[in-house]
Amino acid sequence: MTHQAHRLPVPPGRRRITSRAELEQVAFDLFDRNGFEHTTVDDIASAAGIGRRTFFRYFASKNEVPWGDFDAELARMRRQLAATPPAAPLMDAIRQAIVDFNAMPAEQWPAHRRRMTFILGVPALQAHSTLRFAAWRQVIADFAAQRTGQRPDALLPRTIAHAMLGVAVAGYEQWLTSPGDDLCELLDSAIRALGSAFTSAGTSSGE
Amino acid sequence: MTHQAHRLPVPPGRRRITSRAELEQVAFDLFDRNGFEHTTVDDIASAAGIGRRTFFRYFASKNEVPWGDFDAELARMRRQLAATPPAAPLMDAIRQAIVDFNAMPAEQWPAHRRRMTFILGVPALQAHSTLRFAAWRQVIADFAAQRTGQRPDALLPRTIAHAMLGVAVAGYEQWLTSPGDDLCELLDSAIRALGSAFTSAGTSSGE
DNA sequence: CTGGTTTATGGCACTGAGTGCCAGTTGTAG
DNA sequence: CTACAACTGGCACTCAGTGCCATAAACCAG
Repeated sequence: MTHQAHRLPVPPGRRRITSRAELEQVAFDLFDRNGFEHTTVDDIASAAGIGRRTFFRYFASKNEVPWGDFDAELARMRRQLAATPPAAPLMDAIRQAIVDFNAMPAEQWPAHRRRMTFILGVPALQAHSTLRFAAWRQVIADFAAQRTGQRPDALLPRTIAHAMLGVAVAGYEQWLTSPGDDLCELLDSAIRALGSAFTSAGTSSGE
Repeated sequence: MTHQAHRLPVPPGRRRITSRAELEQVAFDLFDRNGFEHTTVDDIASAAGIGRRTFFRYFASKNEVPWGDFDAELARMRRQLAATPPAAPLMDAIRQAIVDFNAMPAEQWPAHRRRMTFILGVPALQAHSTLRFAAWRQVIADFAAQRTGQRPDALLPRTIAHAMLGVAVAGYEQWLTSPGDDLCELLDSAIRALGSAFTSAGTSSGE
């Protein structure tokens, strides 16, 4: 008669022994200490007290570790774009969504910085990021397609998505090397600067 | 008395048994037949009649095979940018350089298309391309830096480089899926369309 | 021709990521 | 207790990439 708290189906089968977040913590500690490349999956599994084989049931690859729940983040960005007033100019809407998407409480900055330092700094992860960023681009492309009445795989939506990803990465790279700067301001000014570069004459500064 | 043709230093030591270009041919045939991922380095080495170990003296990794002499190509793009009249607006100069850089005789199109289909289509190569494209971006960033009087790692040059790479890749993706289109026209209109997207109002088409 | 030097070759053994298979474990429901 | 479902992790395997090193093929000087 334990009155089974409603909305807790309690699935059958053995419980998971750990979580992605927990493994990420263990792994990040090792990455910080020994570097990403000199940390083997065996090291992570041992430190977490699980089998090597089990690690690959939590992460499809070692490269996936720093990505957290990226899919959920993308869903958030998609919602932000969907909530954009239809009257706003396309690029303004995208810029605002990107800036909002990367806003977060100040106490999360160090952890986020560490995560992105790995993703954009370690060559193996930098390479792998391309595959993850494809989903990011798809979010932008879908929005641009809907706004321009084209298919998401048409040239314009695809181009805007690729370009905006590039600008965002540029902003992040700048953020990672300048501890004082605000990420959102960097992203905002990077996008605006690109727009200015297209209209301003030759040697003018974009800032 | 063979009159040793001048300008042929004749280096000492054993001659190379093959060349990158020759290995590339052998490898591409296997890739076409079995797919990139199902072709092992052993397969390539055997087909080329060399040892597996020797393969890695010609290519640092299997992922490098489709890239040909990319460094030489980049040097060419750098020269094209350097030869740009200083009066030309920055983005016009970059656009023109990118278009010129990707121009080639029609008989080279099929081979180039095949090469790029691998690089941008196979996930492992797509990921690896990020590392190669960093050098491409550096060429653009250096030019943008010189034109705007900023350092190459400043926000604006970096942003322009990242964005232009994105646009170029978008143009290539479009080209690979539409056999009839002209690559240079796609690249040109992609860059122009991005510029228009920044200035035109909301839902306007960029075409 | 011979020995010394230089460079390329490729075999061997090793690390490390990722995978298929499968027996064993831990939970549920009846 | 039985049936079932899901997670665990060991074992063996493939494949990319690397260090080491003996050998082969070129050159040059004597």
